[in-house]
Amino acid sequence: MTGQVRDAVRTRRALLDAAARAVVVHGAGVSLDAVAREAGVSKGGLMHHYRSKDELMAALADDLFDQFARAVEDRIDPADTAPGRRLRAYVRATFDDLEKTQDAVEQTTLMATLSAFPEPARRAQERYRRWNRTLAEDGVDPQRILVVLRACDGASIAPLFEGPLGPEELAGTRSLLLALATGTGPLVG
Amino acid sequence: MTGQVRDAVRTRRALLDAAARAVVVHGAGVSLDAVAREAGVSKGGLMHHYRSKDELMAALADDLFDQFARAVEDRIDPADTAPGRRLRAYVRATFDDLEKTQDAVEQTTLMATLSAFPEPARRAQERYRRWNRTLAEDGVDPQRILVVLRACDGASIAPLFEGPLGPEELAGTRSLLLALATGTGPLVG
DNA sequence: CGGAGCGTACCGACCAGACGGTTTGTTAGC
DNA sequence: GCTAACAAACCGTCTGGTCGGTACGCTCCG
Repeated sequence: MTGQVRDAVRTRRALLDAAARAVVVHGAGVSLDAVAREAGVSKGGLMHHYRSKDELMAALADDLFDQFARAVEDRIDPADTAPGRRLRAYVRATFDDLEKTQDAVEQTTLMATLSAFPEPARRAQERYRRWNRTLAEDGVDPQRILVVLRACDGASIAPLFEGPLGPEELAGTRSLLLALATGTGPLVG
Repeated sequence: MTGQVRDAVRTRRALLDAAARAVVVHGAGVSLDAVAREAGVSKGGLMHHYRSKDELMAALADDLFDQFARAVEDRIDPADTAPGRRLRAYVRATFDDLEKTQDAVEQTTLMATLSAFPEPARRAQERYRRWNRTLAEDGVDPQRILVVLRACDGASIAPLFEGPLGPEELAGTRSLLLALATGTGPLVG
């Protein structure tokens, strides 16, 4: 049944979505009350599903990472068998996110804020290391990977400091990074 | 006199340093008490110099930006007259900071945390826009500037998510970015 | 079929402590 | 002696977390 009054899965989903919105608005100082209210749940209900604020934030972080990982997998071109196909998918996923102008700033704010909590920060490290390993097994020159990854990260946080990026700037950087992610040899001067 | 008991300049310096340390340890939730204690000053003393938490954080952010700006200026090679000399100085300043391993993670944590406060966030935007303008007047292809800047930003926040970066990785990325910052033409595939 | 029993989902009042900021008081230096 | 630099006690508010209780929905037995 979909119309159930009690539905743990649905409630948890609502709580995560509400938490995301509330964190963007109120910053790291969000109150659990605010999150619960935003989700249309009592604070007791929230505490039933997430036993502490840290646990809620950790769950939120995991959710975001999962979404991004799925986005990358979705963007692997099946016709593309050349080395670096996963790295290129990573670039596409990054910039597709950035092009949803509204979301971009919020997403970034969200991640930056989350990194202020201990458990989310730890999980972020774990995920990043995993990406490093995964992408390294893709046949591209390590230097290229590094630059492309750093530039992706930089582009991701840029909205936080500079506001939304212009579409032409995004498109330019995107194609440039895709090009960098395509060659196999080292790139020098 | 240097041995004065009352010295506003010295006290403010101590407060900013203490705030930096305290923010790194306690995150965005630092209490003013903690900062004051760390600085060896009473809370009243703190409030005398900075009338609110936001004001303290803004001052801290300004301090960091000023330091970085000075670091860039210091690293402009006087013998280097080719286009992009300031961009290369920017790269050097970024990676010199990153190589002080201890500081790197803390510095990044600090910036990320600060960006959670309204006033510091606004000032960060202002500074970044200024850098964009300044570096654009340096004769390098805009695309190159963008990639190099993004990669610098990315490298700066990487420690936050991945822990300290290895020296060989840093050296590699650094020289690669310096190379990218040297050519004047557009770089394609 | 039905209703008793039970576990999970959820509610809402409550508390202890902490925090930002104010106020009032004290002392150093010009 | 007057002002700026501090100190210290204080206050109202808010927050994370707890707890006792309620309502829903399933299951299993008769």
